[in-house]
Amino acid sequence: MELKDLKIYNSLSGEKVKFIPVQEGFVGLYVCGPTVYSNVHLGNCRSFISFDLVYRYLTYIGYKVRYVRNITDVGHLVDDADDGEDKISKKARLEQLEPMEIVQQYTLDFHKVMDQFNSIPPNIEPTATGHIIEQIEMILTILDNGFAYESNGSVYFDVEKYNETHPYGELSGRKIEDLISNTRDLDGQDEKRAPLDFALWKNASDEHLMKWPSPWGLGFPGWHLECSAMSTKYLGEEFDIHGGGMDLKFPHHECEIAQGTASNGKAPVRYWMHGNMLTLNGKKMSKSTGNSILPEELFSGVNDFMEKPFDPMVVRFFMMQAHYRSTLDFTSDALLAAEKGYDKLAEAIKTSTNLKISKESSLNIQDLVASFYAAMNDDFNAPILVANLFEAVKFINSVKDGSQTVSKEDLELLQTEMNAFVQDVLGLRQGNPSGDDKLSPVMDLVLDLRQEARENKDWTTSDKIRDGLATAGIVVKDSKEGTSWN
RNA sequence: GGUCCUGUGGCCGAGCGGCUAGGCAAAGGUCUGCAAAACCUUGUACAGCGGUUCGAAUCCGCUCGGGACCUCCA
Repeated sequence: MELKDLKIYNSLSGEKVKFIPVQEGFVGLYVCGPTVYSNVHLGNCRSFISFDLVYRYLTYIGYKVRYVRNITDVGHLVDDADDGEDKISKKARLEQLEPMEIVQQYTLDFHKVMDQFNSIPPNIEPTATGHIIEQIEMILTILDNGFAYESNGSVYFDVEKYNETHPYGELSGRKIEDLISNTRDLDGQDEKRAPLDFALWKNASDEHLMKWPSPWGLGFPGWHLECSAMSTKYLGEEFDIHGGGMDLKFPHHECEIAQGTASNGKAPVRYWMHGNMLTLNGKKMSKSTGNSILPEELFSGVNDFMEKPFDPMVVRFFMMQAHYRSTLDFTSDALLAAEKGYDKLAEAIKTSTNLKISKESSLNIQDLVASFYAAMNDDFNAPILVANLFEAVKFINSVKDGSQTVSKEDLELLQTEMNAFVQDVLGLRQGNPSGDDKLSPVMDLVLDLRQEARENKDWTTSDKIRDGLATAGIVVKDSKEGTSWN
């Protein structure tokens, strides 16, 4: 498949455009990672899973991808009224823990959840605290270039100065005049020359736990700087794709563009990609209103929203049925529907390994397979891919029923590509239900006994076995070729 | 208040000027000891009201919902 066919919606231009990497055959991908001061919630996960899909597809079509996703462990300000105490140190004091203990705890939780979702770890997962020196160096460069100023041990980015030569607000479609007129009066703004200016380095108060020495005294890096410093370090001054949630567009990503441009002289990112939000029962997820659910709660079924527990792969499949730029609503009914669809897909993949071969195919398999690529090449349109995969499901089942035929070569092609798109691209880990080596022989025996009963028309016994297995969660299906179970 | 996105059949969700995805649910049928599964058939949806057009779910305006950002946030 031709790599050049891929189109990506670039948030910067607001258009779907052909993807052309800086260096042919290679892709630099940076995604804003989590702030590890609490458990990742489902909305965070959707965003990371969206970019996992991007990473997987780019890799699948042959790009060598360097995927960088940071861990924000410095913490951000809780609000402007609490004199610079950051989120992580606040929680630490509450729980009587070292800040880095909090970081460790929630980083582990994050990794565990992403693993449950079968999300591939990034190639580099840098931490903000591990790149204080790089951040300080970047601040020095921005100061040298005249786009920042020091004030009482803090350093601020001079937005208006920057705007004289570069369009601040180009990503989020904002005009600097509007921003100025909309800025609220906040505490602690007196150090800044203008309310729009943002911190590159903040002077730390005595109570502040996480702080580092710098040319401006003890302090900590500003909210937006880590991504600029780390993406530059690992992907270069100009790289291909930067991803994140919609809510990061302004000010976070806008500031990244400004910082990168102010220090390197050119815009840091070619393609900006933004994933959309998640809603729960039609309303936005919010911890404060209680309209929120943790991945573990979804998997365990211990929550107030869902009728039953859902497998992480079902949740992932559900997410894949919506485009990453659309909002997605989580409801019990929707998950239930996704679960059935997912089972049907998985079942058909198993069926495909045991089909009767014919001389010719009654369907153009190459076209079908091409439709998988076409869907993904169109700005990673996973829902279309899923729809096309279900066309294949229908075909496979029809071949099984004898109403369609498939040739050896076509079946091999279809199997290879379906497996690749389901497992490698969509990241849907196919479990092996019959892979339990101890259970398989037992099931063979039990089904053998049931078959004997059926042959003797002893329906009482055969149904007893079937119902009993159903209670244990094993579904028995009879067909002409024999009895299967899962 | 400002900036922007969005509203699709019972449910979830693609499409985004003509050729009317897909999944789930529903109804009828085939198969089957019964069931399950599978297959076949059926259902003409695009918030409301105007407008542009030969033609609109798709473009424009207004109204009414939902959401994002403007402050840490995926």
